[in-house]
Parts: sequence; structure tokens; C-alpha cells
Amino acid sequence: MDGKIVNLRSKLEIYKAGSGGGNLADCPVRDVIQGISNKWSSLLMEALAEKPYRFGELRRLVPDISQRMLTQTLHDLQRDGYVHRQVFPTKPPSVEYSLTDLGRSMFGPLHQLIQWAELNHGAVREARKVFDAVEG
Amino acid sequence: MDGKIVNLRSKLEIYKAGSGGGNLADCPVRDVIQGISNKWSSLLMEALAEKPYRFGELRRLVPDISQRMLTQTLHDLQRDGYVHRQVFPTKPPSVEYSLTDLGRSMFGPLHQLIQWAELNHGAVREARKVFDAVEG
DNA sequence: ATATGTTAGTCTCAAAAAGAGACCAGCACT
DNA sequence: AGTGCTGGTCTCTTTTTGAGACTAACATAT
Repeated sequence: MDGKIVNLRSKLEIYKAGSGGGNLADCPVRDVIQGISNKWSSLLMEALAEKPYRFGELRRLVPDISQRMLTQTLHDLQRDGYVHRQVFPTKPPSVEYSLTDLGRSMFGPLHQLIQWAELNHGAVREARKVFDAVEG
Repeated sequence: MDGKIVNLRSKLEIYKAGSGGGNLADCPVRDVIQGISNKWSSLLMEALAEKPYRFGELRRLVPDISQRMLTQTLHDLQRDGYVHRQVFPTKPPSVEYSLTDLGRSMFGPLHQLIQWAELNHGAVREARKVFDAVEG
């Protein structure tokens, strides 16, 4: 009776724990997806896909992000290899953020998802309206 | 001097606040992206793209998710129109979750992103290793 | 000389989200 | 009567996020 589940489990194994067979922390796909699926990553990737930006420019471009989360999200994107951070020794010093090759590569599929969202947000909003009307 | 920023702002406007020009809550793309970019949504979409599952099956399939988050994530996916929830009046009653057409449509681009992650997690992990080594 | 603004952040504290695990009702089987 | 299965909910703790004050070093304006 557990046969079904065991079979399906093997199919999700790649996603869940990877070939290492370890625990979830080692799951490659979850590991990568989570890095880009937080609140601000996709927005900043979208901005930087346009052209490089400086810290203050990004802050003005995305006024809803707190300075703390902008710092942290850029830091995380840089750590994952998507974003390059270059300091120019001007007075006061300026810092420019740009996409790396890896970042541009990742932005391809991410952009597909963003485009889907643009096209289908109407359907999603409608679904929510219906759902909320029914279950109050 | 703000010219640059104003120009770029208009390009991101679709992503930021949508054509409605309202505040961020009305931004269509962020609204949709955030619904699927939480910790468990992509994992459950991956599972349900395979075939419909019952609540308990999903719980066993993804043992790291808490029951509370499984309930909540499925509820949210259902509200957004990606997942259909069907109750069978057996004893004890069983509940089957399956993807809707909208869900399958969204899973297309999401799957592209997941595949990118599978292919490139090595590069990401390497980038992290280098980054951590440098900045300690 | 003194006030003000700019740069890219950090620090602290409050609020929101997520996770762990106990608990529930209804029924079947033993 | 006891055990187990179903699909959840409730409460508590920990983690994550957000709001906003604060910093240092220099430029410009007064």
C-alpha cells in the first residue's frame, strides 16, 4: 500500500534531498530556489537585468524595500554568484551592483515566470475573488 | 540628475505597481510571484504536477513540511487557483489535491526555473564557497 | 566656520511568518 | 475498550522581516 508513495518519493528525491541522499539542507534544487524565491530577489534581479545600479539608485527605484533588506538581499545574491559588487573609491565611495554571467543565465527562466505572472495575474486575482466569496 | 532614475523607474513600473498606478499591494507581478515563491509552494507544485495526491500522501512525500504549513500552503495554492481540492465522503473522509489548468500553465515556467537550479546548483555552491572564504 | 546633504551601510527593537508538537472528532478494526 | 487512520486546528517558540534611528567621511552652501 505504500508502494505508490515509495515510487513517487523516488521521483521527488532529486528535488528533496539530491543525489547526496542526505538531509534536506543538502537538497540542491531547494537550496537554489530558496535563494531566489524570497520577497525581494526577483525584483532586484529584474532591476539589475536592465543595467547595473548603485545602492542608492536601487533604494530609490524600489522605495518599498527597507535599507536593511536591500543590503541583505544584495549580499545574498552576491554570495550565490548572481550579482557582482564593485566599490569605486570616490568621495563618498560608491558601490555598483551588476549581474554576473551566472545571474544573467538564471534570469532567463526567472523572466519566463515573471512574464507568466504578467499575463495571468488577472486569472489569479479572479480565482482569489471566487474563493474568498465562497468560503467567506 | 534624477533623469536616469526616472527613466528606469518607468521600466520597472509594471513590476512594481502595475498599470493601476496604485501602491505596491496592487502590483500584479509581485502579487503573483510572491504566492509561488514561498518555502513550500514550488515543492508541492512539483509533486502535484506528477499526479494528484491526498493530504497524507503529501505529508509523507515531503516529510520536512510541518502539517500546519502543508495545510496552509495548499490552502493558498487553492485560493490562487493553481490547485483543486476535492473531498471524498469516505470513512474517514479523504481529500485529494490536483493541479488546475491554471496550475499546469504556471508550472511550465516554474519547471524551467527548477531545471536551471538542477543544472547550476554546482556553480551556485561554488560561488558561495568562494564568497565565504574571502569575507570569512 | 557651521549647517546640511550625500554616500553605503549597521544597529536595535517590533511585527510577522514559520516550525514543533499536542490535540481533536469520527469512524473501522480487533 | 483500545488502537489506528483520516485531515486537520491550536498554542507556543524560533526565525525572518520591517521600520527607523544612527554612523563616518567628505562636499557643498551659507
